[in-house]
Amino acid sequence: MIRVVLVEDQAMVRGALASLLGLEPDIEVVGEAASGHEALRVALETAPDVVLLDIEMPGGDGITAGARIREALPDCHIMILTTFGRPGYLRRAMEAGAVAFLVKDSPARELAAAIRRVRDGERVIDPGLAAAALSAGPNPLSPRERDVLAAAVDGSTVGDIAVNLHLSEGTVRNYLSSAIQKTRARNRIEAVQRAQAQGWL
Amino acid sequence: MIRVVLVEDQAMVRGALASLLGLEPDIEVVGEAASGHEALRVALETAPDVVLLDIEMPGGDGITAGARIREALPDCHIMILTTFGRPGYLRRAMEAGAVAFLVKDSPARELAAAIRRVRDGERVIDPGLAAAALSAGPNPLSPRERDVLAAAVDGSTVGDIAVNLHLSEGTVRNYLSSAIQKTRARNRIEAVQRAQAQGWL
DNA sequence: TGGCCCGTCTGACAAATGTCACCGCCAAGC
DNA sequence: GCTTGGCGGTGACATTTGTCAGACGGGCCA
Repeated sequence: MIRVVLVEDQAMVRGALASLLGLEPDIEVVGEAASGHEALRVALETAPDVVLLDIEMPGGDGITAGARIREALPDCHIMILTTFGRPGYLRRAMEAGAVAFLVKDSPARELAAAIRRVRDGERVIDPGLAAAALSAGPNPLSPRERDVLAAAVDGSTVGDIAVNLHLSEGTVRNYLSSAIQKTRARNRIEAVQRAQAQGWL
Repeated sequence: MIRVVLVEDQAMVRGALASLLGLEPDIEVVGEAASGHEALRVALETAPDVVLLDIEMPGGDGITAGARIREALPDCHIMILTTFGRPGYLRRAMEAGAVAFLVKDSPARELAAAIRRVRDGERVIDPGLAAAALSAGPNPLSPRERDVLAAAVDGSTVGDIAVNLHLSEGTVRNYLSSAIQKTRARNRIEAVQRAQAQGWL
């Protein structure tokens, strides 16, 4: 039996995935969690073979949760199952020690197959996504540019961002300007969207 | 047997929901679709008792698809199952003739229960969401304001929007300004976010 | 019929944003 | 040692964005 912990914030999707895996004779869902923090606790309690993690979740994202779990349980395999196949997500997931990266667009039967391949020591990554991640290159934003751009996602003005980050307004404008150029955007809105699409924030 | 058609763009979620409903002895999934257009075709082919529709999908959103299905098959019950419980979505879904509105945050076992209640002629709506939809009031944006704001979501400049909608730049700015005020936002970015959160676009 | 509200549309003006050139500081790398 | 690059900052400038006052027309209703 492959013992699996399921981490996904949407309860109905989590339950549905559990029933999907319940159909497999050699797979057993031994725990469920709805956030990154909860995931670590449940993983420590159950010591599963595999943890299947969503990325976007309130209360700790799946990638950092995966890294923590791997630290505590080195034999546990980390798999990512996410809506968005963003190159930056894939890169960060790999750096965090994940061995599989699946998107929810793929057919349902691939989930069990991927779990078995991971159990056998293989890595499972969508080839097209891997190519995109490699061709896109690493995150070109400097840490500070990333901070400023991340502070701009909710529509804050330059003044707000300057106060929050303890910077001068001119500096904020400079960082935004260079972030706009690095993302090849026309303005900060497009810059935010492109950076998010690449998984750079 | 309650005959159900499942409409959801993410194949893995769709398959998982199918297996979840497959556990129920009195429910049968007789068709699946990945887009609004496909949904209509499958519904006409199978003439189900219930169609379960996601909203955000590439290729025709679930609400308008639901309206079309209801036109063609008046006895078919339209249920909405969506990630985002946005007041505007609920309102539009009700106007389109839906009899249930579920969010994916709710527990998995509620899905089958809701389907049975719909079969029995009941309506199923999250009480908190219904209150939010009523208290939020109707969409305050005029059709043209909505158009312009929708054209601004991708970071287009005023000039681009003006060309696309055959307006003068001043007019576009004016619509954006009034949309900003109606959404109580500080700038167009916030206006877009608030309008989306309310389901006004 | 006249007045009134609402939505649509426009140009003018002020404020915010984006760009550029440039300064000093510090840490890492050759 | 020197260079390079990220970081924080300044000031000036052009462009874009947001606001305002106002024009026009269609319903609505007294």
